[in-house]
Amino acid sequence: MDNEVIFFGTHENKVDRKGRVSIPSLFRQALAQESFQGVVVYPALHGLGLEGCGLSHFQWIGRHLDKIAPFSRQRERLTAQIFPNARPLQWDGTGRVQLPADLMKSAGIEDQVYFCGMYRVFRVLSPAGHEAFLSGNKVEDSDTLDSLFDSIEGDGA
Amino acid sequence: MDNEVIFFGTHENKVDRKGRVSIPSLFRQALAQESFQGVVVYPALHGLGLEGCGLSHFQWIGRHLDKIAPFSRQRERLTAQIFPNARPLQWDGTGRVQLPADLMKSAGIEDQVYFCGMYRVFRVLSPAGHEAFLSGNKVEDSDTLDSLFDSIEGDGA
DNA sequence: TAAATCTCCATGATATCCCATGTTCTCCCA
DNA sequence: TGGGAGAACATGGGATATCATGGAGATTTA
Repeated sequence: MDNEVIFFGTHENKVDRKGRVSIPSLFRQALAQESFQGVVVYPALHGLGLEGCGLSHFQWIGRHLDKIAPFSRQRERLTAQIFPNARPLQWDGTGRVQLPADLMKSAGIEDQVYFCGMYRVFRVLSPAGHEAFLSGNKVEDSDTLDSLFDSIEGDGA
Repeated sequence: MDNEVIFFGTHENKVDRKGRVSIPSLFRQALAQESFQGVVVYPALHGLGLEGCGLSHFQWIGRHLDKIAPFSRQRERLTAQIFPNARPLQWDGTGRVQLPADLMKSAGIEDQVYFCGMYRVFRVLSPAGHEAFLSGNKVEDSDTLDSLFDSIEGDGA
């Protein structure tokens, strides 16, 4: 699979007074072969800023929900966590999207954002959120780091 | 499947004195390729406001009922919960539907509604209902959130 | 005939498109 | 290796289209 979507790097961009932001060119390239030329953005579940991904990855999340009984309370709660605050944002000819005001507010974003590539998704953070994100995920001692990496299974083959 | 119907976001709209509401443009776009240009609306099963979806998803709900024995009490009760109060509402040239008075009354809707995208369906709520919806689905600690997600099976691949 | 419904048009707010600019990066050739 | 031309990118602003909403008039229903 060589056309797999992966987000790399950290990119600092400006939000103009209309609420527009350029999606980093690298991210757009990663999403080039998606049918929907844009990103899906939603408040990050672990509480810092926004998270974004391509539509197909978002649909993959949805297919997990499809495994839950249609009218169950559990399904409703999970769905309510994500969808009412998620928005598909199509970029324009210059690669910009319009950030919805409510999402900007919930993430404390004003005129500057950091895009952090996070494999299949990316974070959209205010400068303060970016700081907190970095320190919150910092691993102090190398033993903890080792145990984190040990939790990943090998290929087995 | 890239043209799958998914409802995103929360949209606040007004109900005019004739009982007309604009279906949010995003929702209409999601339903663009459906043969019936409108929505099916019925009282939400978990008791808050109304729920709506495209006709094809409503038919999919019906197919779930088909799995239940034809003359069973269970089938009758479930069917009675949904169909007698469900209405297909076709939108007009400006994207508005007429909300039936009885449905409005049952949901406590007067002159303002919130449309909450909920993946394959959406909620239609009064301001008070929206508040209750938010607090009722709020997940306080991230451990609970994790356990909700953990209950979904992974891909296995 | 009265009430309800539908169709059509007008309007303000908002989002989208389009073009212009400066900066950075890349590439090519001396 | 260095420098210059050209492309790609992020960004700004004005023009244009879209959307939600209100109301008038026509059509239907009871």
